[in-house]
Amino acid sequence: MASDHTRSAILAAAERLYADRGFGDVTLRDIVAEANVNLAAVNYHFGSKDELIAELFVTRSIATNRERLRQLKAAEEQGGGRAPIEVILHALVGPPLRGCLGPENQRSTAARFMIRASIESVPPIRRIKNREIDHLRKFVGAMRRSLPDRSHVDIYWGLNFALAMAHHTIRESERLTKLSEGQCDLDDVEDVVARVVSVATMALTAGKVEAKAPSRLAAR
Amino acid sequence: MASDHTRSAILAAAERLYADRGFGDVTLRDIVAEANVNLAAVNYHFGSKDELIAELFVTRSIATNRERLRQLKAAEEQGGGRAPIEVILHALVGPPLRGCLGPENQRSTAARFMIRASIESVPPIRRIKNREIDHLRKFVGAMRRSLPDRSHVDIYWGLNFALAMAHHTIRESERLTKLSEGQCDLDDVEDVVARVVSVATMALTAGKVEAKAPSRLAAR
DNA sequence: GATAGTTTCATACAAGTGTTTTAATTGCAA
DNA sequence: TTGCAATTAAAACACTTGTATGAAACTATC
Repeated sequence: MASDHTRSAILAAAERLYADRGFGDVTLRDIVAEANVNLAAVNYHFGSKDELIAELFVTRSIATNRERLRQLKAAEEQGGGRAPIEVILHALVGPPLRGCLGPENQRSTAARFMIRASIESVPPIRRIKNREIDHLRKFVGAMRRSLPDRSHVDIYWGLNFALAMAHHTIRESERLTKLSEGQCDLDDVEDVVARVVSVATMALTAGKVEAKAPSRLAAR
Repeated sequence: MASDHTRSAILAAAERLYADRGFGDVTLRDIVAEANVNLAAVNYHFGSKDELIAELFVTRSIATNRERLRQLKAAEEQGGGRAPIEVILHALVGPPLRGCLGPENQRSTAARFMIRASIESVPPIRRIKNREIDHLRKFVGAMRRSLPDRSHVDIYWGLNFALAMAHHTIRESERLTKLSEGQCDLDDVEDVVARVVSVATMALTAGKVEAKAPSRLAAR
């Protein structure tokens, strides 16, 4: 039992520092200074620096995934076991986008931390992301039920592209803002979500991709 | 003048090691051992470790961008100053995809290096990527000429999504293969390119996105 | 073949890292 | 209070890192 106070002080300080300065240049000494605890406390409570980072990331990513599944389940129940593809995609990309974007000055520490995590990709986090496949399979299942005529391969590609657009937009939001000179409003999260869902839906429902027929545009 | 041999031996060794083991756990000592040169040679020839990494990345990324622009220019000239959007997108995403994907066992060191660079994102490389905006503006220009009726914002989003799909597919190719249990053939690069171009084209040409009309799917 | 400029080498440096150790302290139960 | 476990604390440990130094070896020019 005991205080537990030290433990959460470390978590909070670490999240804040990582969010602000990235994983690259935040040391354990920075963290314990910010948290006003002793250096050894990190290893005592978490075992190692990597496990501390992992715990931070897991906590946030579990929250996102839980919300995703909640929305997915609700949608499928409402549709009698089969949800519209837009709604499925919405459940897939909405939570992470909502968790990371939005007006910069009102972004939570957690949000900024997750943005960092998606930009920098440090080993303990990569390891966790690799275990996310089971979670994605649930969406594959729902998408198959929603689009029974679509080939499995097309489904996988559609899922891949949906995640691509969401994650890339999070990770490169700054660049898109700069490129568009502020014309793309990344603070309007629901608009971003709608755009991603709309394109991903098209990708999944448009007339069959010209299969493997070697595109006449091919290279050269 | 002089030999120049040491310099290129370092470049080659570094590229190989970074490609194989990532930036995280390759030290200068690993590199000089692999290259059979003295430790001090790196600082002598490149100034610092970061500048070595930067030179590696710049070399490869200039090659990609040059090829992109070559294709873009050719397409616009052929079309009298206005190229079809598919061809523009093809010039945008084709070179990086071709440079990174393809049968794993015949991937060049350069290709594997670029994959690493897109996965790990180390400071010197991030700095270079941030200067890529001018390059992208050339594509924005071509896209505007190709789709004069499309709003600038839609163009930016289309470009963003095209890059998103290409880069994410490179970066997460392993995961997609695993998720699809090998059914998505990432070795067939031209098929991948065609898929990305096809979806990006739809994103840019489909009936106007329901603007900012708050989607009825909006979360809650 | 001496000389000036370049390149290589062995080695030292200085700083920073996560982790361990060992002892002191605290908090709680008997 | 006493005893015992959980927690905190200070310090040192053990390494690794990139970089700097200064002498040696080489190379080409005159």
